[in-house]
Amino acid sequence: MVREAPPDDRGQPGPTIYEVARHAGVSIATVSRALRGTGPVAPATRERVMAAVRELRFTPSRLGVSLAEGRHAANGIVFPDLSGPYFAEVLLGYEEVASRLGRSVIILSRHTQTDIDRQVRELAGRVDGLVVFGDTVGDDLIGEIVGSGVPVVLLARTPVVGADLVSSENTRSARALTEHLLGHGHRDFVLLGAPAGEDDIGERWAGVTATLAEHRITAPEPVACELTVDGGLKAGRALLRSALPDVVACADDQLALGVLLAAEERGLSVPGDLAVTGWDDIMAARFARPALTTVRQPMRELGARAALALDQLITGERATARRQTLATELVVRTSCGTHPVEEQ
Amino acid sequence: MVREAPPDDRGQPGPTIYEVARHAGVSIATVSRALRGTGPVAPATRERVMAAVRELRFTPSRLGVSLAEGRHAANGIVFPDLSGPYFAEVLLGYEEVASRLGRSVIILSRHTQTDIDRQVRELAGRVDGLVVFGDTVGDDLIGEIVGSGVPVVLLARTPVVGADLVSSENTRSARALTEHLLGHGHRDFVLLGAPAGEDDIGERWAGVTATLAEHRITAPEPVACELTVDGGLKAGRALLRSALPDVVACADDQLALGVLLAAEERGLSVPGDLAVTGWDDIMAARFARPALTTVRQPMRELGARAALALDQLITGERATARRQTLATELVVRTSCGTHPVEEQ
DNA sequence: TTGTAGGCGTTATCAC
DNA sequence: GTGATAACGCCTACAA
Repeated sequence: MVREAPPDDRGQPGPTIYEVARHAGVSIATVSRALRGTGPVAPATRERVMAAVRELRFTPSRLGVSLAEGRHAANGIVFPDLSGPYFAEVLLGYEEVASRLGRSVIILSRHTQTDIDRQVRELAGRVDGLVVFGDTVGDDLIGEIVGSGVPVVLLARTPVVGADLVSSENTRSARALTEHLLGHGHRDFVLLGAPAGEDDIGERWAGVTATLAEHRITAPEPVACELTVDGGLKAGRALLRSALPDVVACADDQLALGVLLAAEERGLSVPGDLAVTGWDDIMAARFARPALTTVRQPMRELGARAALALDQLITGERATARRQTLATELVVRTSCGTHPVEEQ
Repeated sequence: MVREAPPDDRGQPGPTIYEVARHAGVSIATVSRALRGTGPVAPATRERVMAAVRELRFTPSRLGVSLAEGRHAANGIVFPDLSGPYFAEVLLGYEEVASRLGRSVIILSRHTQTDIDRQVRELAGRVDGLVVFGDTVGDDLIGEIVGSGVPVVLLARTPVVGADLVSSENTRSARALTEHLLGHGHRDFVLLGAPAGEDDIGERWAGVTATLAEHRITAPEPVACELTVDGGLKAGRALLRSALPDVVACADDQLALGVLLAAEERGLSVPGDLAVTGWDDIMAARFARPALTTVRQPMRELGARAALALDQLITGERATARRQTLATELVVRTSCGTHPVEEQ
């Protein structure tokens, strides 16, 4: 796995601070001071240094700087595989804030079940802090990383002591969604997409189940399936083969889109023959026909908050872990049922 | 911008190799050998070392390793701001391969026009190689980076000497798309989304223009607009206010989606009143109604190829820059016009 | 105002 | 088989 550098490669491509110093006829200490603005440097000297820097196109090696400063100026983020629009948006929100705070972002997507722990440990060793997104890393490893002194922010995941948590509200939105569906007269629910681990999908189903219970309806067990369009399509085919439910509530929009496809295949009308709902409000949800009723998550904001929280932990601005929950919003479109006003 | 580490932070959170050595009663050299499997270590010694490593939860500092090895084991990728599904997919394809090759991925999104050069230089100093995506970094800076010995792979961009190039085929697909639209009887084209710089959108319009010319039709100047759904919506509103064109060919799917929205606002039927086409084949293109006719780019494959090419350059497996073009595919759906078979 | 020297955490080359 | 020790590139007291 370790690749060799080409024979003539010295590792540091550009010039080093020593060459700049020699070029400017000063010591490396002076070069460093001139460049960072720390300590006094005579104007004339500074100018000579800057000239040498320009001429040599010198950029300090991040390795040297980090080693000396004792910080990486980089954060990591690990997120699930098969990452669709939802993860991408969160990632972008995260990167924007992190880079504004002067921190590079190292990403790690979980592809293999087996290797992820090693990769995450590796990653933890090259960053000042880590964001763990969803159900990617086990509690014990997270505890270990926190214990080793690397701040961790959890994103859309069950809490772990010592780590910050940023998530979006699930239960209340699930209740709102359920009430809305009940208002359409739907009684027979299918819950598609079982929580793989302990992530926040469980909270959604709990909210749905509780609300149904209040209406004396027993919610079914969630049906497990892969959280992709294809997963939804396959599950939808299986589901729609037998007696139709009133509504297929999906764990996310991609699933719902897949179910829409399955319904179309069978010549079923949505919402005429059955209702379908998603979660997240990804771009395709808005453009699908019927447009998906879903719950909007503040995706970029989730990422931004995580970056902010991590920064506080790293700088020591805040010492104790905190949990924050972002509001979500029920977005009623057409896939959930025909609305009274449009009924005749 | 530089944040201070908390007072008690030594930079390296975990234990160092010295503590492991002391713990195991050996020298650091032995610890290193035992850990990396380089050089001989007596079985008993190795076991003592491993025990100490486990007990102390030692992970070698990436900084130390990199400094000694003369490599970062990390690659960078810089991509445009406002990055939608297209960029996200490419990024994911890139990360997957890079991480399989044992390289971390550092991302940098271009938010500000002004600061990007400094950020890219910074980034170039902490990676073994760099991918530059689209129209984010100027030719001169790319040349400078290449000149400084950091391999660069360009993605969907005009070539630069010394840098690899991975892009997807534009001209031929543009011709195919145009021929198809002409086949529908469309003659009056609008080209929406002007190339911001010299990226590959220009190639697409060139293909369209050339094909139209062959049919003795003069193509209009491309209309500039922001490459987002919102940009398409606004441009679409302005466009559809006056006389309707036969077709609005858009530089990407997000734009086309926006135009669809604008048409809907004005009560216009697509493809009845006008045709609309996109480019990329993002998820929403498939689900939109009418479903978007577009050109599919192998997004994940683009990223994967870039990662592979960069690896070859870094390892020295290949010394000279190379250009590769990936095939695209015209995806005919319903937004381009009513098809003969469905006509009656 | 400037320079010297020690340290950051590894790896790898030598002797032993 | 094992242990000193010199890199690697930079920062920063401390001296001068």
